[in-house]
Amino acid sequence: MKPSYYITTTLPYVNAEPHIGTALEFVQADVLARFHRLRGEDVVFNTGTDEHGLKIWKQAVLAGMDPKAYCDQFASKFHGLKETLALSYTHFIRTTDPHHVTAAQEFWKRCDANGDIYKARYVVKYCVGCELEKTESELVDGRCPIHPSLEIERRDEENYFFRWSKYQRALLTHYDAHPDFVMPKRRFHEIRTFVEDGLQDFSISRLTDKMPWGIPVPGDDAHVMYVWFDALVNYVSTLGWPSPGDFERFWPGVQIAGKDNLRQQSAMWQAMLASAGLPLSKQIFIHGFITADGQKMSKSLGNVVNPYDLVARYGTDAVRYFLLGGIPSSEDGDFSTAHFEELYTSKLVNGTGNLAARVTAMIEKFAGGAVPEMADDRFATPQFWKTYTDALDSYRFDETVRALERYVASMNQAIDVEAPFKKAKDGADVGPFMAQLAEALRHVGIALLPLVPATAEQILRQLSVDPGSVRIPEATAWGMLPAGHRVVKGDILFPRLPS
RNA sequence: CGCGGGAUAGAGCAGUUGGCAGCUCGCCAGGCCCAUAACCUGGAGGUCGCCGGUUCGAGUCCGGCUCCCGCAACCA
Repeated sequence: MKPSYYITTTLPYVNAEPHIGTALEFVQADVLARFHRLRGEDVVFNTGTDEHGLKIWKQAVLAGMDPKAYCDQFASKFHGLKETLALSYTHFIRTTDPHHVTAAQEFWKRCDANGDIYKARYVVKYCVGCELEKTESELVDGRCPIHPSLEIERRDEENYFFRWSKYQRALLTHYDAHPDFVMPKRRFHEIRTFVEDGLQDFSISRLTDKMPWGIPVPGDDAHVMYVWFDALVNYVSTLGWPSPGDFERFWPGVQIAGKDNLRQQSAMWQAMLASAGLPLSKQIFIHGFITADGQKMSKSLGNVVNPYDLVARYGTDAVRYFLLGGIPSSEDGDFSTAHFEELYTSKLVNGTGNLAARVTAMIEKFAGGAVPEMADDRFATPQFWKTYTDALDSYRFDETVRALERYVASMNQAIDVEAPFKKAKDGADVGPFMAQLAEALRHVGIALLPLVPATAEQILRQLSVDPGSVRIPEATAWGMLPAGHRVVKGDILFPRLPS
């Protein structure tokens, strides 16, 4: 049986337009999914939408819509990213899916059976003007910023709580036994310190008569689950849990999440798994945020970067390339049109795109459009693959891209040193060098497959290589391109931007 | 003493275990003419936020300080 690999994104809350940060997480996950498929693994790649909770319910009521119907319009918006960003996810779960609902209830029952759920009084701060609960962080000087003339009321209600505190020791033990549990390292230290400082049980239900849009708590119709509890369960419900099958085959899996999700994913969810008697996640990768022109993206500033707009303007692969190579993979990064266009022109138009045209054109001109007899590797190709693979295995997508850029640069350099266009005029044999270039371009094409799949396939087809037949590591050996393979100069890969 | 991040060439950034300060863009000067006016070579440009310490040697380690930015758990 093939090895299995499971990667999942967090589920974006459906009540928002997809923005470039969502796209970053999706693309990073997609690269891993594609890379592991190339390695011959059976891959489950999960994403979806988180659809319960107060905000959705409130907005649906305002729009005079049924909450589910309201979610439907948004869910399709996120689903549309699949084509726009060339995502290869295999599972798209919505937390309103019937199976997820029953799975979340089963999960609750297991935690309850383990003695980890109890009822307690829960004090909320409530703004009568908004008719909404408010958190401390939403208040300004203890007052609702929207209704500053009204006093915030304190309201008591009975809620269910999850015994998070009970798992402090278990979490720390697990962290210590798995020093790569959370990547990068500094996030791991951050969560470890947080757990070490002590955990407070958290509320996991809401009163149905105040907010009915949630999964009913098993055996108590007066409550629905707090959206966090329900949403986290998606990582296993999507695999069919509690049925064994795919769950046993693919869980535990790799999770990818933003820095705002560090606690929920690597401490809350892990304690929940332990409580339900399930294995903890395999690894969690935390990425940063993308700012726009140096500022945090927000609706009020009007600087939200929409991935659909970017793709419409620059193309899918250009956007993917920027997300992977244009910003630090695990730190905050900045988006600006100038930065994006600089990268596009210097690396895609002048770099990879031009190189592919250069090499294929030369082989047509100087080698009759066919690969000559193969010659030795002059590009340190094995070292390139090692850097490339190590970088991907440690979620350094930016380093992966840089390795590729260096490889491309070394090819341009070699062309200049070798000057085959001169030698050909002098009647010298440039065949061996043409073979080296064709072969090196094949490696570029393969390495691009997980990153910018459409471009990669175009390059490989120009070399008459079937992209579907590529397997790693077999295909990374030097000299796999057979002599006589037809080479055709194709269309321009990346058109120059209008100046 | 709430948690975390940042401060490196004009701009944007890399610098893994301490060992001659790098990359991209831009600028200047050459080369080449196969390629998407692309490519290659060389050059100018930095007291690596400030102060002190460890060391033969610190952007990198330790202590202190200044400034900027996120987050602060029941914001989904």
